[in-house]
Amino acid sequence: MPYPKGHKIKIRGRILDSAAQAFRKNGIRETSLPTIMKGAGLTHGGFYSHFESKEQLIAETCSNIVNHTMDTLQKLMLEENNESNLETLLNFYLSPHHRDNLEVGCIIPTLSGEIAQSSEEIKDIFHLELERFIEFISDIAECDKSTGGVVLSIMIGTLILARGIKDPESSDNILVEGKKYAKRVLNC
Amino acid sequence: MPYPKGHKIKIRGRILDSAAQAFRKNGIRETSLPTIMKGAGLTHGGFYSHFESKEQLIAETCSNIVNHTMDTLQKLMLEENNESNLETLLNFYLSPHHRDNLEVGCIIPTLSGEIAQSSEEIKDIFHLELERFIEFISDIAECDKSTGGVVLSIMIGTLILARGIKDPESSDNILVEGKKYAKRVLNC
DNA sequence: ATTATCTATAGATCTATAGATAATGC
DNA sequence: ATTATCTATAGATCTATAGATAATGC
Repeated sequence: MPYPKGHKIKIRGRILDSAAQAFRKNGIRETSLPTIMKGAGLTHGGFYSHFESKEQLIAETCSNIVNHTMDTLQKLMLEENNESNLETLLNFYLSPHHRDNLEVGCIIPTLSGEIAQSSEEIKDIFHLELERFIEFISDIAECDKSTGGVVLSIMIGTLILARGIKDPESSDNILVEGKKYAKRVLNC
Repeated sequence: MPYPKGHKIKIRGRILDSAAQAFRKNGIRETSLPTIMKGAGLTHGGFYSHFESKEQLIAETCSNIVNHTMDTLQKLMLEENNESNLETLLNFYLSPHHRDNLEVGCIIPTLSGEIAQSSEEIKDIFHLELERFIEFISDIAECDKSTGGVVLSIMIGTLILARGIKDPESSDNILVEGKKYAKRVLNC
């Protein structure tokens, strides 16, 4: 067996990570395969030995990003601190850091628009991930899925608005207000 | 003077309208100039006698869409009915019709992601339009801009979520819940 | 006669592929 | 010896431009 065991799967992961960053920063269609492969330290010719098409890469990347966001939140909630899980969730999602770093953040505010204009296959995958995310939030907030949806709506809308407002003080204030009303929805 | 007076400015408007629809439906970068010109009943060669570049068209189109959304709302509010202006706003924005027709709806849920990945010029224009829209809402809801921002956040997030959920009943429910909580923010 | 639109095309870039080359374990 | 990556390129499509053609008011 040439090349170390697991070499290929490791490279595949690097391509997925590169795509995940580039998609969120510059958009899915704007990001070319050569750019993605360069981000993984490769040339573009080898792409098709890892993926069938750009479409397949997009589908996998979308799921990965949602998983990664939920993993990050899980880890934060396991850390020793005096916050409730809900506060940890809101403090992470509606933080200046999340607002200012598109490339490592939640997929919904950055790519939902582009996904809504994509193929049915991609939309179906996004739909499932969205439902998983609502359930995840409902668990954390100890509420029904309907209320969890309202909380997520506030999270998404607040982040988009904060990203669109340039004045740092106003933008920070939007994040704080969003947090306040998300808690109010849950009566806490 | 060849061609009727005002002919060119009328054609220019048709190009802008065609772009506005295509951008919201398929994305800004995904929409080519030939497609836009075809939508206006023209061939692509004439584009540059109306606009300096695609960038300039994008900038103008973004402003136009926000203006058009506010015009539509103004007209709806002037109509004879028994709703408050706030109810008219929310009933329009969080309606199944708005959810299902990207190409004629608000620019924020459809294009804010792509705009955040665009040039500084486009981002600056979007920023100004966003502030105008917040002021517009604050006037309607008779609240301060900070609270108006929260209402807009809920509107944006709710629409995005409703568009991502395929089951019609669940999606409708998200719209209803969003409306309810937007009103609760304003204590009415 | 004058202006707007159309045809044709240059140069760049994209996805996808084919075949050559490089990198490893046996 | 075998597998992964690289080089090179085909075919399509994009923005932008140049020059020919069509459409109107005088």
